Amino acid sequence: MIFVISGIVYFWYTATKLGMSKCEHCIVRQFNSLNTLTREELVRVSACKTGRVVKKGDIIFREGEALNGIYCIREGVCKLTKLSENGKDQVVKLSVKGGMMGQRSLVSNECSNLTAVALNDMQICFIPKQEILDDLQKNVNFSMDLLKRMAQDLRDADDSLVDMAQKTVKQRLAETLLYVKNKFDNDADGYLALTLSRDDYASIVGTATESAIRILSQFKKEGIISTKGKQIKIEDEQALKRVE
Amino acid sequence: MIFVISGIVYFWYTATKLGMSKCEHCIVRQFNSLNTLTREELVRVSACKTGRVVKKGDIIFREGEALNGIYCIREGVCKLTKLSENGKDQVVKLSVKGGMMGQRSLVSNECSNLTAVALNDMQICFIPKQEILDDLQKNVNFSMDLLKRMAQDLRDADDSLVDMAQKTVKQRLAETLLYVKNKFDNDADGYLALTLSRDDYASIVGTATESAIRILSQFKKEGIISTKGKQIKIEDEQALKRVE
DNA sequence: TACCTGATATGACAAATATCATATATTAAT
DNA sequence: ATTAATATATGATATTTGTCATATCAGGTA
Repeated sequence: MIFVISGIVYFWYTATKLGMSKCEHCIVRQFNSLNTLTREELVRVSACKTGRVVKKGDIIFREGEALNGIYCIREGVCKLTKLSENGKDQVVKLSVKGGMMGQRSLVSNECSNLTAVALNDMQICFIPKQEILDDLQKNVNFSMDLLKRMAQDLRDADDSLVDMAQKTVKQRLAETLLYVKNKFDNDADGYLALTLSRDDYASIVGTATESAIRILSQFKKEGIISTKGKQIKIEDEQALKRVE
Repeated sequence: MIFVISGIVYFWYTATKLGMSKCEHCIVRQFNSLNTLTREELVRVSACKTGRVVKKGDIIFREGEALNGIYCIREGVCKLTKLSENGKDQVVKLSVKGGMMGQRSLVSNECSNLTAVALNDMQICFIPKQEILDDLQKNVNFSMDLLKRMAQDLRDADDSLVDMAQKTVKQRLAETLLYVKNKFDNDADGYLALTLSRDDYASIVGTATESAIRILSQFKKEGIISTKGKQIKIEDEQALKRVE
């Protein structure tokens, strides 16, 4: 008898982990376009979506792959990268809890131009394209919200481009540290709550791993940051903002 | 009597130049989202739009300025730039005949994040926001088309970012020359049909003017291009593609 | 524990790029 | 046509960044 109960509990636990709980009750949707769906639309979407647990380092989808739907991030963080001709990956964006991925493939019907890799353990939901495309056509709120978010993404992309073109590696790295601080905050010990490898930092900034390490070392010497293994603590935020 | 006719002819000429000819009869709309409007919508839009002649070097709108509508380019080319903190302008995009500007401000209701400067003499039309916003809500084809184009712009932005982060100035300049060749073709003498200043090239590539000039000189020495004043002729396209 | 592997760290050097100075060519204005 | 203003060109040099080599460290595993 005890086993049966255990079995049920385990099933419920797995189901929850796999994102099979209902969209209507999921709080993360308030951060994305799904929030514009009506209750009926949401129930229908919920019925056809699938959940998935992704471990740190796992690839969610690859550049060039056909995405037959969109992903909604329930928990965790991932990086969206693009392979350059020189063989190095460039991080284009970080996607976090509440974020969606694959909207572009949804509207343009093309393969993904980016690869998504989990930076920590994640829970994501997948909504098949045919289910959501219909809503896009019929629910003006939904399409308008998507338009707004894409417009914002384009602004962000412009900003990134200008930074990449006009700022030094040191400035970009300082900005990245501030970005991580603002977006993910500190943990209980004051270290950045999102821990990235030096290699990830280099790939975000668009530089060689050694260069990123060197500059972090310099920041450390100057007392701007301190480190404990991979972890980084910002000691002097103002100094980071002043980096030239 | 002859003067009256002359007056009429002049009026017609001016009206045409100022873009007061009707959208329904304008061929450039087939290159942009306006093509998805119904005949009635188009007639209404046509009635409220205003035309404008812009001279080379003129500013169409500035970063931070409120755009109370969208622009449709009837003729000519302009650059969309963003001012970096270091005081240099970075070209984010070139917009050409048939292109539209200000869609982002349309959907997000924010000020422009870019400045538009004419690279040659232009004719542009301006459609007030309130007129077109309504169509965006009601015509699914229109909003879907806009979504598709924004998705494509985002892809392009990703590509630009990776190039900026991972390629050398020489590679980016070579790519820019190829881009201009493909997008604007050559003139009768074989020179690039779009003539840009060395400063513009530098601002597209994201480098110092001197560096752009130096690399163009090097290309010239190597026989990859030839020049006549500002004008550039690509002599060896394959070599440009091979630049490392 | 000892070992192995991958990440972090640093030095030495080479290559790429920016900056400053100055010269020359081109264009615009008078 | 002459001059002034601007754009193009090039040298000299400093700074930034990448590459390769090597050392050290941390976490996982037998």
